[in-house]
Amino acid sequence: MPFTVATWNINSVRLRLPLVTRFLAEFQPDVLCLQETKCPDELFPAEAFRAAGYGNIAISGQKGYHGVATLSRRPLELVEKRDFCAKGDCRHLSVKLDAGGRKVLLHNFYVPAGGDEPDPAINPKFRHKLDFVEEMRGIRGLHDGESASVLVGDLNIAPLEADVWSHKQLLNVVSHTPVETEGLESMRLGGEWRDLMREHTPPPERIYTWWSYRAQDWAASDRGRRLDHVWSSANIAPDLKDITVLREARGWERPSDHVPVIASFGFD
DNA sequence: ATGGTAGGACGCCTA
Repeated sequence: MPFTVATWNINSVRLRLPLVTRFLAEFQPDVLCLQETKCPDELFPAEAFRAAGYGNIAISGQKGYHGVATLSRRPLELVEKRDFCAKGDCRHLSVKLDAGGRKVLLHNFYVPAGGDEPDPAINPKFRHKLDFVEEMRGIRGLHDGESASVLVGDLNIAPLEADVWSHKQLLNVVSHTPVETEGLESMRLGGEWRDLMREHTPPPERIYTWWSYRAQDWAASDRGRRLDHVWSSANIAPDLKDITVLREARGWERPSDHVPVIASFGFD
């Protein structure tokens, strides 16, 4: 029985509710992890998702900024909403669910973007981003015989050269600076996480999940970055059957600047 | 080399 997990930075769940319900109807993932919901919990459009078949919902939202939500067709159990850097930001939640006989601990992350100036000494937002990734080291790809871990979300870092349109031109641009890319890769390897998008599509093939709103023609210039990620513990990585980056969603009406990534697992 | 757009809330901060 297949198990599919999607992740999508939606940039306002209320404004883009029609896009989310369209996505759920067309692709029917078992679970969808949203980031940047920008919605307090009491205003979250849970009823619309329940009507679409996604009645199992965990949310961590706040007014105006950030916010994550995990929607599921299968029952889920909230494990934790962790307050990284003790700022009170809603940037993480984890749930446990049954994925066709396997137990999965699923983390949903929204890592700080980090501002424009890539110097932690003068830019507190960049300092916060580096501190956040450092604290993420506490989240490991735990697994045993019957349970596995999956980590998805907008990590706001494009770690590999093939994750950006121009490695050279972005080396000093926040999201692709060496201190960030090395920090994220070190955290991933230290936590024994596997980068499933890159196991499915190795470099040098380019993968982008985000294109700036500021481009005149995002598709023609195609100056994208891979900011959204799907990681897993080692014991479920061999069960990955497919990963799809839904590039077409960037061209939908009033789109998010990020597109969904859908991972499919099969347990034989 | 620079500035370009979008969302939330209605100033201007964040991305």
